[in-house]
Amino acid sequence: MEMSRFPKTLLKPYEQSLKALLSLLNRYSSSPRALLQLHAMILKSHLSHHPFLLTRLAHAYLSCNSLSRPTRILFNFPKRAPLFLWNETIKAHARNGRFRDSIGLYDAMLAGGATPNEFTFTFVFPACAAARALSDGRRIHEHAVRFRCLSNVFVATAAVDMYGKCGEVGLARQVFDGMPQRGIASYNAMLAGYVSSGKCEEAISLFDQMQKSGLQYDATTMVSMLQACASLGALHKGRWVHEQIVSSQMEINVHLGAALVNMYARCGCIEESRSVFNEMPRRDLISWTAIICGYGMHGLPEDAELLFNQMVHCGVMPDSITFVGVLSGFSHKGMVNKGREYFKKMTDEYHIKPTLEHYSCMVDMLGRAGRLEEAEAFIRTMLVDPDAGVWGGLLNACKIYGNVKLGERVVEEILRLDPCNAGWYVLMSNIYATARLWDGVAKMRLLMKERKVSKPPGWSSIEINGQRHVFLVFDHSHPRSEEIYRLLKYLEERIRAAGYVAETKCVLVNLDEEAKEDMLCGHSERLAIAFGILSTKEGEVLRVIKNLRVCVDCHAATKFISKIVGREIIVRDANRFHHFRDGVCSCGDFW
DNA sequence: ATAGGGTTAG
Repeated sequence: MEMSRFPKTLLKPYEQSLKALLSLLNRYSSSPRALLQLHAMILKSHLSHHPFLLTRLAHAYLSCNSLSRPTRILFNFPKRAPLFLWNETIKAHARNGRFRDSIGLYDAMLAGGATPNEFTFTFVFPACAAARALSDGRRIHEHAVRFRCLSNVFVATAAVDMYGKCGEVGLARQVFDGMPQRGIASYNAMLAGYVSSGKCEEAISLFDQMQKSGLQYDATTMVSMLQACASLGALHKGRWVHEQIVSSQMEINVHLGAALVNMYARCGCIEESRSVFNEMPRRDLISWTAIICGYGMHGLPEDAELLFNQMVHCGVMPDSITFVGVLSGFSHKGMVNKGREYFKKMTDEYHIKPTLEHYSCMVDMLGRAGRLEEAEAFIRTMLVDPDAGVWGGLLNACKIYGNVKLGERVVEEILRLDPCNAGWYVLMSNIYATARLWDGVAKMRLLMKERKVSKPPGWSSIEINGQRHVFLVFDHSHPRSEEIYRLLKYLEERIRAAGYVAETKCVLVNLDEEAKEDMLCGHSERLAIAFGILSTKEGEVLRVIKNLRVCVDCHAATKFISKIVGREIIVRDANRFHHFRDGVCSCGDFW
């Protein structure tokens, strides 16, 4: 190799001219070993303080992701180091995951009296974004304004991205709106920000604006759009996005493929999700994980397991998230032995350290199978401290099996860890209410009042002709509200005649039975289902999205409704999918 | 003589 002859060449004195050293730097800039030798050579030569040569040397180190030597060169620079070198050092630290150091270098640069330029900000903002360093980001944003750099598209886009990643979509939007011009990347940064903070409707309307502005979209844009549709359960829009991707002849890369698989699965169409997966030109870990999680969500763990084995057979190694998909699938169907088998496989065979999510799945699985002591024992074996989510699985099991005593012990644990989440208070209330312990219900309600936590409003949505309709509990705001309640009343009579009995223990307050039954009828998913029946043709599938878990009574009622009206009703709740058809649910009443 | 934003997916 040429590399081995390198030291000899260097030793020749005539090579030590600036021109020769520069050309050597050029030639060996990607070989860290050669750089070290060149570095030693330069230090011994009469050019040891030559600014340009030092800059090139440091830059060569940086492009090999070597950080400490160039940083030393930077700090020991004869007189003031060039802005270029500061910028490149800031960039290299950010690229190598040293975000705090990157920000520190920026500050050191300012402290040394240098003036940052547009390049500086395009390197330091991503560091703030990755470190989720909002206060640094805000401070540096002010600098960008002061140094008149924010009018630059690159700088402003990086600032939008930074605010978006820090969860400050409002600030991101302010920067976005103040931009003199925007590129595709500017829109993409803003869209990703909206999607990651759950503001998916804003993302969709921004996309419409992007279309109007005449700007083309790219694959990144479409991935964000698909995520937005997945999260909203907006199947119609998701299909439209898919069509745009196809008709614009965009290549379905692994990112788009996984996003499509996920969108169809999360919109209730597991078969379409599967056909996208089957037709993908290339599959990676994330594509496999997407479809495995899809089957898990839909309560089809056997298919998930089959795919898991196919994936391994194809030489793709599963990761932590793949196992979350598999385990949650088993948990949804109460397949305790399989769950245990895969938990063991994960740790022993794949050496993946279980995370809180895996523990939650296992506790949930054991708990819902009625093995409450085992679930608690399992929590005690955990290598990490359980969080509220893990204990929550056990609390939920206490609700299902009416175990007030254990519930009280567990909720104490939970509220110590997560006192602001109203869900736990409600769940414990539910346990008390089921046992008709109204004092307990009152106690939980008082606690909530004292701590000023409020229950997140339950909502359900349904898409009709591409339009999303959202219903809250006892919602009367819909223009067809009257018809909806009339239909519900009618359905109520019909399902009663078919054998439905209201599960009034779902109602958390102490009322007489009739009042409780009325309360159940106003649950948001019933309103959405009724509206769906009113607004679609006979035989059409209804797809409902809910933010909370479906309650026992609505679950029972929906089974009857599916039979009476001859409709397939697919409900996505906070946890999983329920497919109601001809009086039965795919979950087999186990959820 | 040197340098740039959005990597988005499970």
